[in-house]
Amino acid sequence: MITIGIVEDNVKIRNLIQRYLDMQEDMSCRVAMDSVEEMLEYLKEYDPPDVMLMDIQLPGMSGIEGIGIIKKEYPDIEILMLTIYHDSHKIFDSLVAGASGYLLKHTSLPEIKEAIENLLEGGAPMSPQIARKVIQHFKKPVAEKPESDLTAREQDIVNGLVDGLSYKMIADRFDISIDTVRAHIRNIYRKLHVNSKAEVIAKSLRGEI
Amino acid sequence: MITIGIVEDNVKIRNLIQRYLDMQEDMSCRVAMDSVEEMLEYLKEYDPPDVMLMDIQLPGMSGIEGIGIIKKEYPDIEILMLTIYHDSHKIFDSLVAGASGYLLKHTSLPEIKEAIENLLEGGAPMSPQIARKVIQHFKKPVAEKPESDLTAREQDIVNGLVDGLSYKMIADRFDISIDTVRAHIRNIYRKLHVNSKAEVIAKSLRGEI
DNA sequence: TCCTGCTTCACATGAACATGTGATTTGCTC
DNA sequence: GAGCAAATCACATGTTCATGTGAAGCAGGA
Repeated sequence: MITIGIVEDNVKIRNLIQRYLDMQEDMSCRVAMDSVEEMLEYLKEYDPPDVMLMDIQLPGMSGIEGIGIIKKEYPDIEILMLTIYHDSHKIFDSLVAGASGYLLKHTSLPEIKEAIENLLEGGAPMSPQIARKVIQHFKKPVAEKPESDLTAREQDIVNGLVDGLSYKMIADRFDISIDTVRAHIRNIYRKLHVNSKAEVIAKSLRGEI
Repeated sequence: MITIGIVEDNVKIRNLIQRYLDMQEDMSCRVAMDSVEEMLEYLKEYDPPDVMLMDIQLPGMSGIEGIGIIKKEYPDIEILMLTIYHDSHKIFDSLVAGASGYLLKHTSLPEIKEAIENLLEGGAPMSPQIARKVIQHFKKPVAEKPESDLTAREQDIVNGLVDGLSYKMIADRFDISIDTVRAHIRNIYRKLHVNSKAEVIAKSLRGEI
């Protein structure tokens, strides 16, 4: 038997989902609150459910804040977001906070049921638009290719600087003279249009090299 | 009519999938190659398909290398990985290279069909285990909270360093003496256990402050 | 109240860095 | 083979940085 909790402030939606899920043979949905605060009160008294359906826009604490608190206290609860928000920021924040799935509210009741089962089988149910946005987060780095024309040797030197090495240490690492290091650095500064070690390190770590 | 291409070196699997998909009313799967190289040859001559099913382990170029080349030449092709590999590295590399979905090979034929439709509707079909691993990538950053106890002023100084400012410029920015800047930096070094400006910048940009 | 930590400033020394000029060797291109 | 970029090294000068020592005002906690 899968036990389910709901945090959702829209009474209609909440009741609809609760009734539907509780009606299922292998599911029990006894607790449905309209705020994270109330749910936390409930959890102090009773056994935690297996799965928690969570809205984002809620009275008091937001659902995203709620995820962190609930996961910290009850790490075994699988949290499934159920919300109208599909902007990357909220999706990302939810997943970072510890949500294991993210559905949009237009999801049908049987699909929600399926998502809950999927969740407990180790999956991460997401509405297709959400999945696409999650994947786009991975793609971003690809587009950014400033491609500064540093030579391999110059890149070596930059790596040395990023590692916090002094010119002398870099010279030793690559077995060249400190003056050569200086020469390379001069060329690096010219190519990157900077004029201090600090800027080179910053540029490099920001992925601009 | 959805046109589909397949790159898969296992003849049995390739034929099975090709036949099944080509049998569908709204799908056409005419091209199935066993290497990326052959598929690239094909694409030079004929119209690109809407969707490309792609294996990873292939003769010659790997499927992951193939994604990048195909997406660069034919950005409109939606690439759906179909492979036995479920390690985070391969999943991540595939998505970064431009794949829009990732299925494991035990996926049933009807599920593959559904995934292709989902893909063209803007979704990002993933096997549940894959979705979970993708989401775990987002969760990682949560655990890392070093929380060094830098004071607000010290953080200001660090930000100045990250911006590539000299001590004098930092002093001017905050309207304090350069000696005060030095004093703060001394304390910052002590707290962060480093001993050069470069290391502070690196730590800061790595999110370790 | 005393102590601690934060912020502020000062002086001093040696090391590291930025910049300029100049030079040699190697390898690639036209 | 002349020209050019890259990589190597050298010398010189002035600036910036790391580090130590010392000190004063101020706020908050023991």
